[in-house]
Amino acid sequence: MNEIISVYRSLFGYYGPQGWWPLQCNASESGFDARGYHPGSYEFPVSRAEVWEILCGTILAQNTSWTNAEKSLTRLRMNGIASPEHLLGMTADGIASLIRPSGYFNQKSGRLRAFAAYFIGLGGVIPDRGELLALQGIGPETADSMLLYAWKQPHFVVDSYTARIMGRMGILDPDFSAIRSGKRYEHVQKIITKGLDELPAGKIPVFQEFHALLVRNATMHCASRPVCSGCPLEHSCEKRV
DNA sequence: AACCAGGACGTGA
DNA sequence: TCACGTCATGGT
Repeated sequence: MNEIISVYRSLFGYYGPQGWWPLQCNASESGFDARGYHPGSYEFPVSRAEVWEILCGTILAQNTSWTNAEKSLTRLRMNGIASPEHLLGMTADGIASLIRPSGYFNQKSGRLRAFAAYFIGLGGVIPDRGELLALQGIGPETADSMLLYAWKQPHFVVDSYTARIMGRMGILDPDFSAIRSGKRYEHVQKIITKGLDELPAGKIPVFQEFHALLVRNATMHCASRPVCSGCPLEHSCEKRV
């Protein structure tokens, strides 16, 4: 058992399944968490609306707390313009006024509207990574989030939390400020993907859970100011801070 | 009152 | 390639 898998097992054993990506359009149905999580269920998204909600969420959540991204999603839904077709019918300014809570609303509104047109044009076909990266406002993390959680493709999502946790543990280069620059993102992604490859289970659920678990642990313990006491990774961590 | 949050992009060196 | 500034709201 390699180090990557060891981290995964520790986190999963401690926190359990996270139920990503949360879908608020299902939040009120039985069997779902009040905020749209569905721990232990990996069949989602099923409908086109669910796929679109995730895609929308990945853009809105960029460098923003999920609670703020959720507020924008709710406002879009409550105003009946959550679908890509409805968004296309709006002006960028009209969209911007509704997605204010998730920040960068002037950037995100235009990019979201353009992405709605792109999504409609796809006609249900799953795009490849390079195609997504060519779009305005979609970088490596957002592209991989879309592919992994909306389209169930085996792309591991690397984020600043991943780099922070692995960096402090001594598994990765602790320089996590430049994870997205150059080829470092793909480098880290490759290391983790290769590590998880030894697992017997299917890739998709593991990729989905691992990223969600890293976010969870970064929130509860491995924050910018770490709270190492009680951290499920405490015993195997070098605690480089 | 700074600091951080489920980033991406443009710019100058 | 890189380091840095910009975009912006909301919670602690």
